[in-house]
Amino acid sequence: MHTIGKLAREANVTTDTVRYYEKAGLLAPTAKTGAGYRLYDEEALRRLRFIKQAQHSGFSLSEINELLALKNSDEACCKDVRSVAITKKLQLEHKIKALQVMSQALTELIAICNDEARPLDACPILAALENSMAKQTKGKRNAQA
Amino acid sequence: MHTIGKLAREANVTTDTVRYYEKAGLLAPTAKTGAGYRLYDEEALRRLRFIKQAQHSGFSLSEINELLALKNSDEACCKDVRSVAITKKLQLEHKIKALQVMSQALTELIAICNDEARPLDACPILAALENSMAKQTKGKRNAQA
DNA sequence: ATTGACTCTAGACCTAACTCCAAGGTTTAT
DNA sequence: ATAAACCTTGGAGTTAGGTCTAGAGTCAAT
Repeated sequence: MHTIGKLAREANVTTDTVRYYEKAGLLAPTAKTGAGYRLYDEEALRRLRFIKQAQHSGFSLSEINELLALKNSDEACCKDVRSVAITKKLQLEHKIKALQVMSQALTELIAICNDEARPLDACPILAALENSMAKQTKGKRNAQA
Repeated sequence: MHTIGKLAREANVTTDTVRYYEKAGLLAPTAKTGAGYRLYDEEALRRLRFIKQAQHSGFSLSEINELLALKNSDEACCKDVRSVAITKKLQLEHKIKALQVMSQALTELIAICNDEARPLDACPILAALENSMAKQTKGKRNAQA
């Protein structure tokens, strides 16, 4: 069993963050000592790392909560888990595509612009930037948030 | 020339957001009327759309500012623009990879879990979730923020 | 038995990116 | 010429995700 400090160190976060996650309902201590010290097992550490990982991939804490909640639910069945997974995957795909368009645009620009001495007004990157990006926005004109 | 309201409508944001971007140095009005009304041209609209697009792809406003700033700088030359572009591309690639790992994990899980009636404790998704994700974290144990 | 490292709670504070509000001035339509 | 729909500034409030502080209790080592 780890104390909060050890857990935090192993997951490379602060103890404040761990307590914050607890408040947010993401990570409860496995046990408490008589003095009220939080204690965590390996499962908690894995959970904490999962949270950080998911967060790093663009999930918000409440989305992460959704995923983790399923795990703790006794009523949920495979079907529920599966449909959340599908929803999340679609969101991911969408985001990935947006990033890829952006990345591809940059790739092209970097390739074009090789003349180190060329002055700014002759830089093809800037001219191309908006055009390249604009492609993606096409057909979304009336999309509502 | 558009007034702020028209500009905002066309880009699907609020007028408050446009003014906020102005404060943040991202989007200055093209002109002002005698009464102090902001006026924007098509270029401003494209810029605003670009901001939203980039933001949607995970760039923060200050990162977007960096990109846009180059455009307005007279000292910058192609070389500078190019190196910012390369930096941004690397950041993008990194983020894309993280999302792809996540997405791939979900794909596998969705495929595995087809039994609608299976109870939760037999759901292979939950068992696999952390393992799949854990792959990505390997070798990063001591990475500092 | 006391020092130093650790933990507790409660609550204030922080940044990013808005969002809302008040109190007024302007433009347009009838 | 007056009401509706717009615009202005300034500043307060909001949400997410922490981060920091104060004041006090606990634990390990000397």
